[in-house]
Amino acid sequence: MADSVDLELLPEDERLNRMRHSAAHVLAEAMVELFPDAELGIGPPINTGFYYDFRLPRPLTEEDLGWLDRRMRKSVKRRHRFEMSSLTKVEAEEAWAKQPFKLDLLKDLEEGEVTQCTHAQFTDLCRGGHVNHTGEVGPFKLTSIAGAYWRGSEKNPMLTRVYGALFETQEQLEAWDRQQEEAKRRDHRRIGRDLGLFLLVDDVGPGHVMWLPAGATVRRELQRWIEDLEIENGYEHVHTPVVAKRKLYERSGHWEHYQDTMYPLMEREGEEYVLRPMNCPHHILLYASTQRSYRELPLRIAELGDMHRWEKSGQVSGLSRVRIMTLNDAHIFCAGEAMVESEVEGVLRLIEGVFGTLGLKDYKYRLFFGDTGNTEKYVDNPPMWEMGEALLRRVLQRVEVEFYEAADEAAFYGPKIDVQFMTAAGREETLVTVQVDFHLPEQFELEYVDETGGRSRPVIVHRGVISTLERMIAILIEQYEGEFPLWLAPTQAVIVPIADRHIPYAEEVAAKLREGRLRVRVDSRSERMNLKIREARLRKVPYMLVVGDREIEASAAALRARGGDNLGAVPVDEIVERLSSERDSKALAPWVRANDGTAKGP
RNA sequence: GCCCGGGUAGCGCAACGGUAGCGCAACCGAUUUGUAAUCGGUAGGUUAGGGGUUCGAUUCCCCUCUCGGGCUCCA
Repeated sequence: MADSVDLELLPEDERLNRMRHSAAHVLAEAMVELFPDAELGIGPPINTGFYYDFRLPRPLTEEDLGWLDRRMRKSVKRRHRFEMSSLTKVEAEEAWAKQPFKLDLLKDLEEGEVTQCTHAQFTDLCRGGHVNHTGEVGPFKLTSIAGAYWRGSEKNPMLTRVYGALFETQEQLEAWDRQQEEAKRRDHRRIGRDLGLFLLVDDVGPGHVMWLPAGATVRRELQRWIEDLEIENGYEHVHTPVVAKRKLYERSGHWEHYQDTMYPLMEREGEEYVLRPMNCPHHILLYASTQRSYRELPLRIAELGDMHRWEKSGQVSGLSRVRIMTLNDAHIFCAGEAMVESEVEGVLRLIEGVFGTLGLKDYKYRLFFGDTGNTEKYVDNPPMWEMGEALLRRVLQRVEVEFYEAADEAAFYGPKIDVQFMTAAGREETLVTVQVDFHLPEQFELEYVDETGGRSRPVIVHRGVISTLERMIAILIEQYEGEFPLWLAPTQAVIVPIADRHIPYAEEVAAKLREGRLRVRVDSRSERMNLKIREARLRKVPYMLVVGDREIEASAAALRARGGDNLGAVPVDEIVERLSSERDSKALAPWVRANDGTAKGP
């Protein structure tokens, strides 16, 4: 008998991990009963439960999942003890001779002893971390079947992964279930269709977004706002073509590292052109078009530039992963390390301000550096990497944002800071990146005349603030659940005449609101007021203005806010004033929790 | 790109070897209404596309496209 562990005495995450990992063992036990020849991968705990990877003789079906679930519950009832045992590596290799993935794992283990765990009739190679017996695994639910590469590499075979959710209590499991449903309701693809924001049409192609008037309005408002902010922050806007010759990207190095992600070449009159996958080379050519002095630096060149990336078919999705996108891009040409540092700091502060205004909260910073040994993936220039990395870390600390670090994830030309965002579906997405680039200035032999009259090489800071309009809008839709703050709302007010005879007055009111640059619509259909209000609510229109005899009498409109508050009759002039000021303040709807106060809107 | 599962009217769904229905939306008509659904009528489909099996395919098989969940990758 193994020693018993008092689960109650363990820290919560340790206890949960043991429960989840143990459940994975129980799943494997069931699977081996269903498929005696199943080859076992690994079965770790994850933050909502567990999974186990198998190679199976046939695809798994939903019915199999039901069977596995029942079989697991049977095992749970029997309260089989988890017993650890150890054996030498040589013995293990013999024992697991028919399990290629386990052998693969063994290969990486130290010589000497390895451990395995047995419960019921099932034994798994395992380093441990279980509950005492199968009765303690906790409330779980098998959730999905997926494919996953062995050890996460697409060079390896693909295994069948079974996911399960597992929490300490049944209530937590149910709460998680409800959360999943909630996430589906918030999904930007669903809301985008319901609100008529954008369209993805087969004949236009996957990842090619068609913006309907409502969505185009959100885009335009974001665009105007960010461009104004950039002007305030000393950026200059340019506009460059979406096409360049192949040789431009050969020179930049993108061709070598990036060509699989580009749209195919276009050939005309003996020249090869491509749709640009990024804007940097264009901006660099603008920099290089004239002799630059240190007095001009930092030179901040910005453009909401359209880019084209042939994302692999399986990863195109809604607005969050598209093939043609508009990036809020800028390149800051800097003289010397100190300037790079202060510019990066300025960018981070701009990002914090913008995210604060938008009410974004589920994000964190991540510092990525390269692997200087991997010259295939990264530019070979160790001192550059070290300097950039240290610099970015200093800035993150100075701006006092939380961040974590990850190796081997940088851009090929330099280290970067990413802002990672959690989507409604619980997936992590990169929203923004800030990159320090010593490489492209070399490739393009960029120069400026320094204080001494000599020639120096600038450093480029690549940065985004609101990401691509596509991805940002996907996140905003989910964040607001389609209830955009007034300044972004496609239709800001609907005017509801009670009867047909009130339509002319409704039009007058609409005209006054439009004079105040408000986006309004008169619902002049021959329908009941109740229906019109219902539909305006479903379209998430922030304000409804009901007009009838009484309002005409008072030169007013009965104001109703999206939240449901009936604000009574308000003079039309006052309505214009009220809505305009709400719009100009970019106030968040009260139900969108603001950032924790550290990030004030710019 | 890879694994699995889908694709039936604008949306949500049904039928499953005998050439398709329902609800909502749309359109038309009546109604003129005081804060979340007025009533009636009409129209709408090469069942994603192509091929095969069959007397007959939306249904079974194959290919392509496409969507979803994952994996990998990324803004």
